Amino acid sequence: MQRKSFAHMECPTARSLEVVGEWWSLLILRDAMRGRRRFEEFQESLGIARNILSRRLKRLVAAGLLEKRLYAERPRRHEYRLTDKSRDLFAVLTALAAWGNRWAAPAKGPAMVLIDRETGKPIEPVLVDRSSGKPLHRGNVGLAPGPGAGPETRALLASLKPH
Amino acid sequence: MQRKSFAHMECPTARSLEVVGEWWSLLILRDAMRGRRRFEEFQESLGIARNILSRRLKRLVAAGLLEKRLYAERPRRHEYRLTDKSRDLFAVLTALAAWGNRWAAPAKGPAMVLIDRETGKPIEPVLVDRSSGKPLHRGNVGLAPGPGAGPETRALLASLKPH
DNA sequence: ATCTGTTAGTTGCATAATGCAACTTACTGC
DNA sequence: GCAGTAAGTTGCATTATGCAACTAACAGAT
Repeated sequence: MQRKSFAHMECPTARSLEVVGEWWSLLILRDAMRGRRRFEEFQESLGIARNILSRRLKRLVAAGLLEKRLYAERPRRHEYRLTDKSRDLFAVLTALAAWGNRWAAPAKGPAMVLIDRETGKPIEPVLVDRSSGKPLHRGNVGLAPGPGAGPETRALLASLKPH
Repeated sequence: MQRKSFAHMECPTARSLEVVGEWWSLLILRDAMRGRRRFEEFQESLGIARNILSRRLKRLVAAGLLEKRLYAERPRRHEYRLTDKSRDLFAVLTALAAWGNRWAAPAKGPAMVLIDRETGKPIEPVLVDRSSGKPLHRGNVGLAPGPGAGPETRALLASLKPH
């Protein structure tokens, strides 16, 4: 049987994971964020099997997360570049890295730390609301039905009790 | 062959994905964030196969992301609760949901929108540095070797040119 | 005491998904 | 003509995932 798809779900988290939730996909995008572009670069850097890399790149291109472009005519050479859509995943990847450093670092401590490029000082990413600047946490963020909410989603959201 | 593990990698993103990057894992945690606790609740809500749910819950418990506890002696009933470690994934899940609404929403628009619980108004999550409040983006965030950096990581970080 | 229902799984079997290594194609440079 | 590089593809083996049916342990009704 095929792996179950999340595409039909209305939840935005599920819909995101449908595209970037496969094994390797986010790591490929992380590599792309670090400036990697070519097939062989990704392959060496990740140690991913070539056929899987090939498949993932195709999916990511199809999903609009990478753009495949020819950068040399003879010999034909391709590269994969970030799009606005994938660049916008920066917050997700950074939050994930920060979490990893807090909770999944090796015994000796984190191998890489996030720093401010200008000051060189370590940074601590926090999620806030853009307009109010309020830090977001489980207690103050809620979910409401949006324009595309079906009856099922409405029922779900209505049933969610505050924790 | 076994699926390749990310556990030996030093990159914090890879180490995070090792724990939460499997198919379904983040959705289970999202459900837990919404207050779900019991096996049957997760199963119904997600439509996940029961054997897979069983395996995922075990892994998440082993990784310290869920705590299994007995909440009724006769009949014996268990529940799975968030831990500090998994509660701290809130920023990741919220950033992912926000991204999904921006880039992967259904044609009619997002089915669920994030709101401020107190004001009821929609929120727009942004990642900032805690102390400076500066918004973080690809241009101003860098990586530096941390205390646990091996020679390979040092070499990698040294080779990263600014984009 | 038996029947029905609930909760939390486990087991068996079929079909994807992943990994590895070797092969291919299209070039360049020596 | 031969080695080398970039970007894949193919074949085959092993996992992972999905589905449905089954189990265990109990509760409440008949």
